[in-house]
Amino acid sequence: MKVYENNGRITIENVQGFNLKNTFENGQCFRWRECEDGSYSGIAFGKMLNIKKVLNKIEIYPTNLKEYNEIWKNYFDMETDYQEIIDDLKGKDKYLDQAFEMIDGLRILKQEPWETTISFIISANNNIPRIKKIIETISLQFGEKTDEEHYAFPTAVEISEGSIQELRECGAGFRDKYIYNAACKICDESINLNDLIEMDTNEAKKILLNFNGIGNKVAECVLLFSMNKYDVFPEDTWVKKIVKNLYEEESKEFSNVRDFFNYKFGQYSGYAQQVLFYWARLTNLGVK
DNA sequence: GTCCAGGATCGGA
DNA sequence: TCCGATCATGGA
Repeated sequence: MKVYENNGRITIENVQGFNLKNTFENGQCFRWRECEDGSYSGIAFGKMLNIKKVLNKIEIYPTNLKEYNEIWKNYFDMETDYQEIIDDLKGKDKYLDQAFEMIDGLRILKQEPWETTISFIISANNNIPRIKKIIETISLQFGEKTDEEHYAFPTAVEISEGSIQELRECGAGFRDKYIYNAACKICDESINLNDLIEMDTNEAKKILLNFNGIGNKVAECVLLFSMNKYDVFPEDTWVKKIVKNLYEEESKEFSNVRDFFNYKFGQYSGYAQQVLFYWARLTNLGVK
């Protein structure tokens, strides 16, 4: 992998295992959009970024080498060898193997804990297009402008300076108070969610569960998508469908779904979950 | 009109 | 501990 800077643009050569569509549209993130040329634009860390793939070369702009090393290398998880993860998981399950045939190059982004927390609070009993719309509106309403047309996701302070009513007007619905309370809790108790990255899974999870509007599933999504915890297995409506339809017999002897999948997939069960989730949605449980 | 969406919370059994 | 109702909103 060779990285170089040219005219406000970073080029990374010999990138293996990075499929833009499978990475940005698998339901882990909500602020990336496909452009007409097949590249993706999104906003993270208060910056608008475009990422394009040509053969096995990745180009991102506007950025520079310093910023790449400080932010994007980690955000796109460029140091992780995904082939190693896939090799570990392959052969363990026929449905996952089937999913891998369709879904290559899916990377788990290392997103910002605060934005991820609010995003998945919003995800409760909601659908992905509307989650995206609500997050965009909240950013427009409360966030700082990053360029002519883009807005950063607001900080906890920025949201706490607003009101529940304003969040309701962003389309958040009954989750308005959860978002507002989370922002206030962060400010009042001087909590830095980035600290949870260094904790072990259960310790970090306990803290997340103290927020109103965060239950088991939302907590596990936050742990997986922003805190580098890969031993969790978020159990949403699709995962429940998967278990009910594909693993009913096999999972019977386990007391809960988590134990079953941890036993089945081991240390990378979080990655397996995300591939299965995306595959199940795309194929309607492998039917088509 | 009903049903569902990357669920969580609450009250009551 | 477990179960059902309820929570806004929009699209199918």
